[in-house]
Amino acid sequence: MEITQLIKAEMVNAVEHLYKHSIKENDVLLNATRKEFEGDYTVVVFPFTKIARKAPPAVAEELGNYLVDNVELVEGFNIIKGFLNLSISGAYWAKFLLQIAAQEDYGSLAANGEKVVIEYSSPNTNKPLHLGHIRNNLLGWSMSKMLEKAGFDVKRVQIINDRGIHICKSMLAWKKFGNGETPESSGMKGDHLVGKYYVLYNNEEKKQKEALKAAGKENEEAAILQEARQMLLKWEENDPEVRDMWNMMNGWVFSGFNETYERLGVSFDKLYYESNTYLLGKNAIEQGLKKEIFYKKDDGSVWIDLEDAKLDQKLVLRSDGTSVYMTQDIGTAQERYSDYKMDKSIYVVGDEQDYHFKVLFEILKRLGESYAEGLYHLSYGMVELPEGKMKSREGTVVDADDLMTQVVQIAKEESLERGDVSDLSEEKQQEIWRRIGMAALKYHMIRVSPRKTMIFDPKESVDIQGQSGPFIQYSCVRVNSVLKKAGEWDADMLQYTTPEEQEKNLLVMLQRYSHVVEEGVKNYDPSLIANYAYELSKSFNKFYHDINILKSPDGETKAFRLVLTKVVGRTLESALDLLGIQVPERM
RNA sequence: GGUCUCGUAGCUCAGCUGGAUAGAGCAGCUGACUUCUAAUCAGCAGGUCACAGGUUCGAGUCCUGUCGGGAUCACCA
Repeated sequence: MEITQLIKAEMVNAVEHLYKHSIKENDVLLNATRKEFEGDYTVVVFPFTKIARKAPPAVAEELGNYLVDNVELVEGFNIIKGFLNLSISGAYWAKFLLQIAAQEDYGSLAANGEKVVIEYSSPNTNKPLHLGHIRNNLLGWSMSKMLEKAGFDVKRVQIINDRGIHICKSMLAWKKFGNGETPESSGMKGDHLVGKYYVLYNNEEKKQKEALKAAGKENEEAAILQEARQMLLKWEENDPEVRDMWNMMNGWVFSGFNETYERLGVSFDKLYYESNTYLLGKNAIEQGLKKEIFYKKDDGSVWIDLEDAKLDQKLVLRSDGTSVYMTQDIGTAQERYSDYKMDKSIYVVGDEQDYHFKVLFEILKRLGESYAEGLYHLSYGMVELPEGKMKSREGTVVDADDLMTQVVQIAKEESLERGDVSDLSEEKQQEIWRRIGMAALKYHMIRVSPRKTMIFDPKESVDIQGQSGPFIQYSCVRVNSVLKKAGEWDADMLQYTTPEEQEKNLLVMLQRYSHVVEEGVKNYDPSLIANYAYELSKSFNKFYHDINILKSPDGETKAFRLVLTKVVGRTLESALDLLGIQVPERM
């Protein structure tokens, strides 16, 4: 049993024995003891003073005595006000370390038989991925890795918004101004090329609007916008010419996206295309009408009244019988369930759609969908720049590809300055720089709680000092370096029963790992892993600095420290893997 | 206007179901490389946890209100 669980269970016994009162394990608040006090774990005794009807120090004294007398691993205690600080025996720590060292996959939970589908990224096909998508992708990826670690069967999907007026705008501009330009002829990545025409379109529309305004016709629609609408109609009518162009340009975009995803290190099990799913959902509306969950207005439009759930009246089908966004999402949810029969379904989507998902989930619940209870919107805040919001009109949108190139470039420059890896082949160096740069970027983004709007300062994102991805990578590299130098050892680490503060700190931290994974999953929050990894890394760096592992006084001590080092390294790598970060060979 | 959400050090962020003197990093200042990699470590300085009430033995954390930022409330997606 784990140490914290064990102490909690014994606390239940202690309270039962001393005060004839039954409590639950969860009533026991157990923390790691703060640095400035002696001890390893601290029990907060205030909650038991009422039961015992005694002052806090007296209760702590009685509980402390009971634990020392009855629990082998509790070696001693001290009391400060209402806090009972317990000291754990050195022999137990050694046993604990040996035990987790034997678990290659320490922190993983057994398969729980539950299936979860996680949707993330979900881009439009009219422009390349930007900073906001990076946050989305990293959160989605990390969440999916955490779920796997926690024993879920995970399927990663994205829905690609490949149809609609925005695509037609890019297509139209390309047709008008492109002169047959292709990714090959221009040397541009496909998504960027299509994005270029989206910008051209917008410029043209703006120009036409201004001309109309100057002519006193500001209420008139720009001619190019009318053309785009016509193109959408043709698309819907399966016009061969429009469809061919659409297929071709989408193909460019997809291959561009794939390249970006690969660099980011994310992948998907299945892609849904809006062009296939946009007509879904109408059956559900029929069903809902029959069940009187929806109602029809005189003009033929269909609505749902959600006012009793503190939401509004929402349209689910237009008066002309066509779908709206909500209709589609109802349909895709059903399709997804028929594809996967999942227990949980997570949508990683920005917080501007909070309301939409509340409504969607409420509707699915009312439709009586069996999976409705397992739906979750992993909502995250917008990414802003130090100067404020990104605005495509002002050209301040940070492009995903550019950003990745930039962080790797900076990692390279820093590395060259240090010269630590200059003896390696060019190829190996490139890989090291890539890992370091990407670690800086990823860590910088994931460390912030998803819900919060975050300020992204490009200068800080390539920071490799202090709380950063490279900081943690560096610890791992040190671990590997020490282990390599140590070679084989056969001394009995269990003989080492007088761990130093720095060592106990690490053991307490290691003990927490599986709980952190659980909490991360429960709260849908990868930032918990990021912060944990940093703390563990920091504790290790201090240990490494203060204690020379290879020059330990005797074989047993050295064995203990090497095992500790190994387990810390393994745990750090595991945590980094949950964040999508790889450890470089050297740095 | 209704609803949701955020407000913690100069800046960027932590703070687990309420628990000890609110913590990190960056920026600033000061020390530590002949040592298992200094992309590191140690120290100094930096706070009315937006504000006001309330619940509690105890509130940054829970409740109410106020102020400030953001989002959203389309027969757009």
